[in-house]
Amino acid sequence: MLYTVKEVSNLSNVTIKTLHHYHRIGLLMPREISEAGYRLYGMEELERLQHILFYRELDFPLDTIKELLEEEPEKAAILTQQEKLLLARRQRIETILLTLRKTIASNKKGEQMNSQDLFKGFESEDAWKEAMSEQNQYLKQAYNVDIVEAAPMDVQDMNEQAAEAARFMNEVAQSLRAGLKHSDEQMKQLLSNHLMFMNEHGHQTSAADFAAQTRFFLQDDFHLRMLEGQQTGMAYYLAAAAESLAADDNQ
Amino acid sequence: MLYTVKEVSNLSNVTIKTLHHYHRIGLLMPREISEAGYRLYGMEELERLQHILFYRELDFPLDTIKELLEEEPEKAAILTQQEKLLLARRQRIETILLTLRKTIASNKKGEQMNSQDLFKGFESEDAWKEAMSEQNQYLKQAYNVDIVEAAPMDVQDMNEQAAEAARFMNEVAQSLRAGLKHSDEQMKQLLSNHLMFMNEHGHQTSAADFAAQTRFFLQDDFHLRMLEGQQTGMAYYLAAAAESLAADDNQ
DNA sequence: CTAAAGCCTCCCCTAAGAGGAGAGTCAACA
DNA sequence: TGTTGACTCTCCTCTTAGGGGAGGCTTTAG
Repeated sequence: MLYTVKEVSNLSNVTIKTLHHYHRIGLLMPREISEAGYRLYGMEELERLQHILFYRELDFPLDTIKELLEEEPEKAAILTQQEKLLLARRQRIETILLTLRKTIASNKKGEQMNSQDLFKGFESEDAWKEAMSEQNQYLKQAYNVDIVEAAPMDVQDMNEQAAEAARFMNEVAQSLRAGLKHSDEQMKQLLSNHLMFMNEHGHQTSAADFAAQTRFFLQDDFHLRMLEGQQTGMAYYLAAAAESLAADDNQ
Repeated sequence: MLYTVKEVSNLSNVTIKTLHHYHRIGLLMPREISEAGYRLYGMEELERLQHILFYRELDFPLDTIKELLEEEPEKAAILTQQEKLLLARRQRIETILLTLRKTIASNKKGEQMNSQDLFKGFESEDAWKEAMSEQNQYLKQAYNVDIVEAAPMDVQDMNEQAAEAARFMNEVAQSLRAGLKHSDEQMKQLLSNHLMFMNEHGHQTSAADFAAQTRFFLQDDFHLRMLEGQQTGMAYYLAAAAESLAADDNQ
């Protein structure tokens, strides 16, 4: 089944002009050109168009989109990357919304907001992305974990400690999603194992130390964002679990 | 206090070029021009800039923004309008995210999605906004509820206390998603308000009591499930926040 | 066989800045 | 006091992602 420009346009809410444009710049080539010179698109092209639109939604320039699609022919990889980016965008909106509400509130009270808070959430997104990746650098160094990759995980080329940390984080996230209580025996087991591992690898850490550390994560932007980026609420869940373990340990 | 272009730029993450541009088209005039021709901005201009940025975030063309700000000098009205629009935008992202996940899933299974579903969520936003507002008209009429506010909640048939609780929970969830720290001033404010409300309605509750109560939620299946059902991680976040408030209160 | 609807190319236009040249200004330090 | 480095100004051209529309084929439906 082949689609004409009008049909594609109706399906995708993209104008015909845009299709022309994408053709001209080589971003989306028609499957076939009819005798009369009509552009005809197939399913594959529709899929590619979808990918393009995901990126466009995130305000990527078209030539960047082209490169991205070219250098990563794996559909699955593109999609999970886009999911991450969309989540980041949602986060941005969330933050802006918060600023807006704060503005409404202080406006109502007739107060002045300070000039910094007025613009929270508007940092340019690339700066954000960079901050995100810098942060990852830092964490990779500090923790030896690359968190961006947390989801599918390239286990084999991580070293043992990094792999353990990543697996640990993953399991914590999973437990939270599964609704496991923070004080559940299984969680305690999980934390204990992690502690044991750390102790065996040159990081002397008691349950109390670990609890303190996780409490610190709640205050620290880098760590908080990293944990919450993997799973919303995870930082708090982890802190609660660690505290519960430390309390047990104590008596 | 007056700010130079550089200072405004740093505060707001807007380039100097953009400030020049906004000056030229009369969207944001400097409060004052120095002898040497330097642009100087005051607090009022910063606020106006904030409003502009909210609209810009929503991809409004600059001349439209100008008109909007001109014809509605009431700050409060502008802000609540913008809140609605941002909520709509969040919804759009949510929908696109859903489409994306669906694509990932069917991709994994090696299935083809139908060509319609491929593009759900990409309808042009104005059409979207219109649809949204029509729908709202309808709902407002039929149900006497303005649905754009707070997704779940039939406010009118809840009593006051239930409504307060629901709103409170909603805001907590929102803050968690926004990455607000559990010990942030805003969170404390939120909890304090909630406590005040409870105290005014016959539930004597101190900050410490509340902390204990939220800690109990973590152990109790019913409450845990209810909270986690609304937003993963929320129970733990709330407990951390309550504890932080109680600690504050104590000293 | 004719009209309406669809398609093509080609050309010019626009919005929201970015980049950079050339020149004046400000603060701080020697 | 002079100088240097960071800021600022205006003016000009350039870019991106299309939109509008003219002029001219093609396809479909009656």
